[in-house]
Amino acid sequence: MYDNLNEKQKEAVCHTEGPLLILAGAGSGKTRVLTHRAAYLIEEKGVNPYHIMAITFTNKAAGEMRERIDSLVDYGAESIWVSTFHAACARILRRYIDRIGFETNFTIYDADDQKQLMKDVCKRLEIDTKIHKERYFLNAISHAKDELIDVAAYYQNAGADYHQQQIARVYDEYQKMLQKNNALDFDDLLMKTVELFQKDREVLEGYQERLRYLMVDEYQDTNTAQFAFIRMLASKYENLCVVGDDDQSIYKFRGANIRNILNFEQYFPNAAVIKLEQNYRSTQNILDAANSVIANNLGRKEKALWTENARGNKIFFRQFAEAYEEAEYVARDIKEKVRNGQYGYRDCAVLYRTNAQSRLFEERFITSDIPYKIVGGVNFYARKEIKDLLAYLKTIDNARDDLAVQRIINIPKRGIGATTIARVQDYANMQGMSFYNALRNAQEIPAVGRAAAKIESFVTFIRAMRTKAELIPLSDLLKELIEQTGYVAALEAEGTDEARARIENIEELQSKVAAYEMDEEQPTLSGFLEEVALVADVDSLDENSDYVVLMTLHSAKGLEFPQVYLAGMEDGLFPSYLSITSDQAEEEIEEERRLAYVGITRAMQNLSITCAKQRMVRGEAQYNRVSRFVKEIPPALMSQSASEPVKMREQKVQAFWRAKEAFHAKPFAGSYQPVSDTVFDFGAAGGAADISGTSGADVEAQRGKLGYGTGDRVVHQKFGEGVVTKIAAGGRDYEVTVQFDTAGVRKMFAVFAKLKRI
DNA sequence: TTAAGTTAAGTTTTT
DNA sequence: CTTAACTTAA
Repeated sequence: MYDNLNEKQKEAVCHTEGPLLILAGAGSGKTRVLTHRAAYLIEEKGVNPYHIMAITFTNKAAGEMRERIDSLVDYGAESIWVSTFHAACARILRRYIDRIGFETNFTIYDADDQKQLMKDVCKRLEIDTKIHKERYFLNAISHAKDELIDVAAYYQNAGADYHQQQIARVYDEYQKMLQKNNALDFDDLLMKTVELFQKDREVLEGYQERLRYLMVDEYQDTNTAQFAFIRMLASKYENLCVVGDDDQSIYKFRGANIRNILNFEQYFPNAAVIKLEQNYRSTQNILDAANSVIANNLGRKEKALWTENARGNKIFFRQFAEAYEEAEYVARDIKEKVRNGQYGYRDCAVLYRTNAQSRLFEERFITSDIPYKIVGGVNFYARKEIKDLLAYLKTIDNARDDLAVQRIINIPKRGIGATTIARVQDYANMQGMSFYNALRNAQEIPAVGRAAAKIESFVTFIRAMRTKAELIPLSDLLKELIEQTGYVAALEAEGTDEARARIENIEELQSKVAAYEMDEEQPTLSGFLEEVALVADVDSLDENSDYVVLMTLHSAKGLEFPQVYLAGMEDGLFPSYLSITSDQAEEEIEEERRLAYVGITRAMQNLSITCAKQRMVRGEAQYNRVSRFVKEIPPALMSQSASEPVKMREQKVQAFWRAKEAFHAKPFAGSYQPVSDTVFDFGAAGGAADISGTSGADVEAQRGKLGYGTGDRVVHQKFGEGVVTKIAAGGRDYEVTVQFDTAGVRKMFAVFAKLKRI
């Protein structure tokens, strides 16, 4: 089993005791080393797999590692703890966070939630967000957390600097709000775990005792907090094996501390260092290109990547006149390679610097009938419909999450508007209670008045769902939720392409819930929400399906493809304009260069580098030169060809839209109501009556107030005569639906409609 | 109270 | 070019 490892790899596998730094160049088989090392520990050293932990960067990498260990080891692989930093911390905190002032059913806030909360914070502190946006403060806070700087330390560091003090105050308030909502943001997961370890020796020692053998993948991208986490865990047994490549460090902007790898031997003076320099992935040409690019960076750990692989094809390079021609070329090239059987779609990847670049390729791939998958961009779980449903689940799970409650209190429309919410919030602040608890006392809030009844039915609904959550499986709960709120029904009624896409997403969510229930021995609502909060888009990549993958260079790290297209290699795009013009341009360009290195080394057999003289950025034409990184590749390694003549653009654009329409216009199951001027009315569908319906007594009250009721014939001064089909209470007014003789079905508010019974 | 309509602002990269 | 934030009509 260990015979197909080279000498260095073997050495790394067998070095099991004490700190070990493996400097693993791109494609040098580091995953193979890690998996074999785990197998070796279990099979040869008799280590209980329960004592082994492997930390990876993405869930996908974690899954892959577990699978590969599983195929090497007879049994026990499933007891190894393979996880990402964030997932590991979340799991630890779920057990012990009550020791540092949170409840164990805390929710995890994503970027959207953070921004929402920060908006609140700024309002409270009367900070003008026109000067500094929410993101500005969030970035400052995030960086502080990466460096384990807490609020007190931030105040201290600020000294007399007014601006820093202001950030400290924002940080302070932000943390208080999080605590009040029993919520953590991504960075808190790390920081709170470290805090827990510091404050509670018992917990730390428990984990130290359990996790005697630690392995960390992609070590070059760890930040200070992550390093503190590992160091604390490892400090007892010191069996810490880290694998990394300083040349592939590309997350400085996220706090990655390159010193963690450069100074590893100083932190652990008895550390062994092993270099893996033989590359098994790429052709000689590709490797030479990568090496000559990265050679332009200073301050690297010295290493020379080599391969026994054949020289291979030259690297293709071409500059196009316009960005759409670049996309067209890539599409055509992929088609051709697939047609002559050279590659499948799954063998091809298009890599670019920014997510915005994906659009042109997407358009082109649709017209060319190329199956593709875009990784990144808007996260599945960040979509409105998904967030809405998740907010319901969160509300059911953790009523202290004010953000979640406020998100869905008026979805579907319950006539609880901004004004009412603000009044309840005021009351909650005054009483020092959570928003949801204030809702439960709605009758006692004088300012709320009539809306109290609606709030009450909302609370009753949540309470009922909460009871059900204990009794029925998660998938049934979600189904119930969708039916009771009429969420999908309302989308069906909309009948637009967009609504159909949303329904598909909801179905996708339902299958994710089902999959979670299948995988997990003890599925819980909290568990599902946590899993959902911590998935990255790359995690969903599936090697078994045949599609071209499009993604940013950052997402591509750790992956490999036979055919790689590096697109948009232009100065100003890659390296980015921001890095070129930065105060620390040299440093930032070095990071971009490492990114280029990552990109080049993803390619196994063929690499195509493309760029365009002109492209549209934010609706404006931008003219870029060929990227400096391309010029760092020796010309002898490249083949160039002249640009193709410019073709008629108009035709192509039109063809794209036709194709896109055809692509999305699938038949749609469900009732389609051609209702014009539709008010988004969930009440019309499903069992929503118990939350927004009208009782029999109300009907009489309506008839009295309005002078007409359902079934009556009425006249409208513009629409003429018609029959009232429905009257729904909404806000302080009634929403009346009328089937007009000539003007079709209309919905309108009674005060404006001025209908008269005839 | 809602939704359509208008205007302003903004883009690296992500667990 | 898209998305969020505001205005206004019903």
